[in-house]
Amino acid sequence: MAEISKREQKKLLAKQTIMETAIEQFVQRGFQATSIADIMKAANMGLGTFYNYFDSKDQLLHYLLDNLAVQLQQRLQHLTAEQKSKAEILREMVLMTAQLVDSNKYVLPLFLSAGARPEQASEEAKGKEKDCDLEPHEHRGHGPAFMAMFLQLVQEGQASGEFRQDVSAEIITEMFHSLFQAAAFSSLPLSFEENITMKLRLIIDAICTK
Amino acid sequence: MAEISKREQKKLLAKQTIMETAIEQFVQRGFQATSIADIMKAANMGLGTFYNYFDSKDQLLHYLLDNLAVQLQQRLQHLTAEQKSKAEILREMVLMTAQLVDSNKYVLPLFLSAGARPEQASEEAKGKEKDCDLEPHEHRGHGPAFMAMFLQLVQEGQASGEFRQDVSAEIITEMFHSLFQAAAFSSLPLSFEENITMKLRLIIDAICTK
Amino acid sequence: MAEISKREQKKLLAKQTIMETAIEQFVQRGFQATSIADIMKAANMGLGTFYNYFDSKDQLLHYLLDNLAVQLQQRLQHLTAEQKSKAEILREMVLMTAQLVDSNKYVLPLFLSAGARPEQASEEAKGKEKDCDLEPHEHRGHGPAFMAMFLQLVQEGQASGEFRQDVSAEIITEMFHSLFQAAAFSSLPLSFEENITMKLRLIIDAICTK
Amino acid sequence: MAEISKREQKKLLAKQTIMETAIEQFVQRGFQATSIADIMKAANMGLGTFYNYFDSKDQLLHYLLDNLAVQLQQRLQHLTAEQKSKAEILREMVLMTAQLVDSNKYVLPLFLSAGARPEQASEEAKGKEKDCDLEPHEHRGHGPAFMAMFLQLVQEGQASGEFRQDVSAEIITEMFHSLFQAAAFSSLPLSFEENITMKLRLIIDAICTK
DNA sequence: CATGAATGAGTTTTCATTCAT
DNA sequence: GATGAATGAAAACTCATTCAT
Repeated sequence: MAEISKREQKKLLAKQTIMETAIEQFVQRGFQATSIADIMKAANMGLGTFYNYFDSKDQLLHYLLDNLAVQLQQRLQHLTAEQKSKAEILREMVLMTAQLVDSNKYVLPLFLSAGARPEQASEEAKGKEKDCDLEPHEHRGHGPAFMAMFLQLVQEGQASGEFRQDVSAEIITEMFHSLFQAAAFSSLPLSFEENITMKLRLIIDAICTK
Repeated sequence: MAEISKREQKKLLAKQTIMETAIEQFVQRGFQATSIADIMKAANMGLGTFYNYFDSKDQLLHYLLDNLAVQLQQRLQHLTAEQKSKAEILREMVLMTAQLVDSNKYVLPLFLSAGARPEQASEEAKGKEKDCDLEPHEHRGHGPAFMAMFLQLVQEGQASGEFRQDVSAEIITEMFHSLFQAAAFSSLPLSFEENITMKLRLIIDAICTK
Repeated sequence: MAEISKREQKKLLAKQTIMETAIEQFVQRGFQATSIADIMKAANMGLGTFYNYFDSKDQLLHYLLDNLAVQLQQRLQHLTAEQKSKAEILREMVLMTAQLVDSNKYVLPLFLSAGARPEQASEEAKGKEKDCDLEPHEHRGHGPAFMAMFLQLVQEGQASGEFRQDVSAEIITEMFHSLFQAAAFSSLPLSFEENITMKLRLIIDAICTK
Repeated sequence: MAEISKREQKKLLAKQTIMETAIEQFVQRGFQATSIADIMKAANMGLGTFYNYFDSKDQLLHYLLDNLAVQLQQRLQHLTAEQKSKAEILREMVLMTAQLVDSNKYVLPLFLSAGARPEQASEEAKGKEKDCDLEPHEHRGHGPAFMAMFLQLVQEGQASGEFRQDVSAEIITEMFHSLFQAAAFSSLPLSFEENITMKLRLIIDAICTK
């Protein structure tokens, strides 16, 4: 059993190494510009080894995205257990999400496109489907997964009268959504935390009934 | 002179055709997925002709971006000529910008990354420079160009007391910036205009001193 | 016009060069073992140039096969114009076909499989379709094209009483078909012509009513 | 001893399983398209296990061929023991061989090439040796092994005056050889047995001195 | 012996860019 | 200036084989 465990351990380590190295490379070079060879070279592993763990670069990306979503959801569970106002929970969730997105900038294209308008999808179907935004697999739906958590919080806040109700919960949720982009791409000399915190203040000011 | 003028005209027409066809193709297939052959075939022109007008695919992209910025700036001139509150001008500018971004979604990657944190740029220089975010030419600074207009408006609004001053103009400006992403990627069944309008209301509510 | 013609000429030459070099390489190394790089290196041309003329290695193969079929059919036309017995025409057709197959041994796999039993096809559909025998394209039907010519000759011979009628024309035709394989793979120290000639004598003896 | 015997038994079983599974896969997907992983997965065995029993994929193929030859030879022994005419024995041998070839279509490339002209072999030596026709090991000579049996029968028939002598035994033997290909690839709606039987009749008619 | 993760050479294919016409 | 054939670097992916466990 120890032997099996050791092998399994090594396998897990390898997969972990690939994932981490991939993230590093994606952040450094961007997703498109990172080749699998780049990743595996940086990881000091054989090229073919990649395919022992992932089917393709895209599958890896979505695997990473799924991981992020799971991390967020777990943190959400912790937060909701505590006794806090919705505004407070939202604030913390947004900060955490922004942190994750910030340290995984490479997910943004997918993250953003996940909710892309459908009419575009059909047009794209005519062309070649090489771009990471338009694969036929189940790429869609990561963004929504992220957003669902925020949407629920906003709706609960509206129901309890904590948030204004003359703007739909979806719109407010999308406001938060759009913050993540700012988290990743601000060019201001502020620390990322400060940056988000200030924008958050604006939005929360705007939606809290007082 | 008439002859030369005709020639010039033809040249301009060719360049214009390439640009428009390129935009169509970028919108349909995405930037990466669109090859120069795709563009020139769609434009019914010879492949090599492309290089009589543009140095590279990347240069074309940035040229298109510059065009957008110019269009915006022209419209801004019109607006500022009229007698309106800063909030009103901002509202219209944002709507226009969002429209442009919406109908040129392919620029988003560049648009967003234009303001990317500087430390990233240096790291990227080490890697290969295939990605649209990291060209070697002098393309940096489109986002800033866009943003400068908004920043000035916000600053003027703050100076006149129309906008709150406890949040930096840069932060507020970035809030607008982040709206454009939402403009392009919302999945709500609202029209694009309604969508932006509602978010705009939230932000303007939040920054207007009343 | 001269200019265009020169270009066209060069294009044709290039295509011809690729085809001939490919045949050489297929004969030398076998179809599967010949990579496109092999071909283009042997042809002293750039690798990418191949794809200016053919979509894939398979398409090339079928293009070559089609060429063979056309050559044969042309020769058949000549023969049937002359006044000869069916047996005589068959003899010459077989000899010519065998020569073609002999000097293009690489076509045999396709040539043979073209008439493969259908039930196998369905089974293969389950697996991966990498083999040249089992592509989804229109690969099937080359053999039949070849065979149709012989079948008709045999049927005409049977109708005129020149050939025995107690064996179906299809069976007799397949007998000829199977000769081509022998043409390509005999290990006897006979010249290829003698070899075929003798076998032909056997079969024709067997089918001629005398 | 019982224990060792059990081990030996298990080893044999494993080898047998691999061979049978390999045949199944070769028949289904073709030789080239079948990877060792395919075989061992289908056999529910570890990938590495393959190499405990065979040196390489090629060696396996030739091993399988050898097995076929041995099976044939054994059946020949039975037949020659009985009192039958050479024509009768040949008929049965051909039928059996054709059956084997039919249910092991994957051997055809090797089977056919086994008798390939020698000058080709030397040329091939220059190229890469990936194809199943040109292995570097000592695999040559399967076809001859098969053919030797038939050749002997034909020679005996000629010696006894049962078969015509104005055509060399080798040529006649190759005629039979070529039947096997037809056995495997006929596209007629006849049963395989009928098909072979009819062709056999033609050939035997042609070679029997009345 | 059994196992299967690791490996990397090899293959197909794409595409921005060049350059001769 | 227009053209498009030629090019080759690079990318994704495969798979026979090895070797540590």
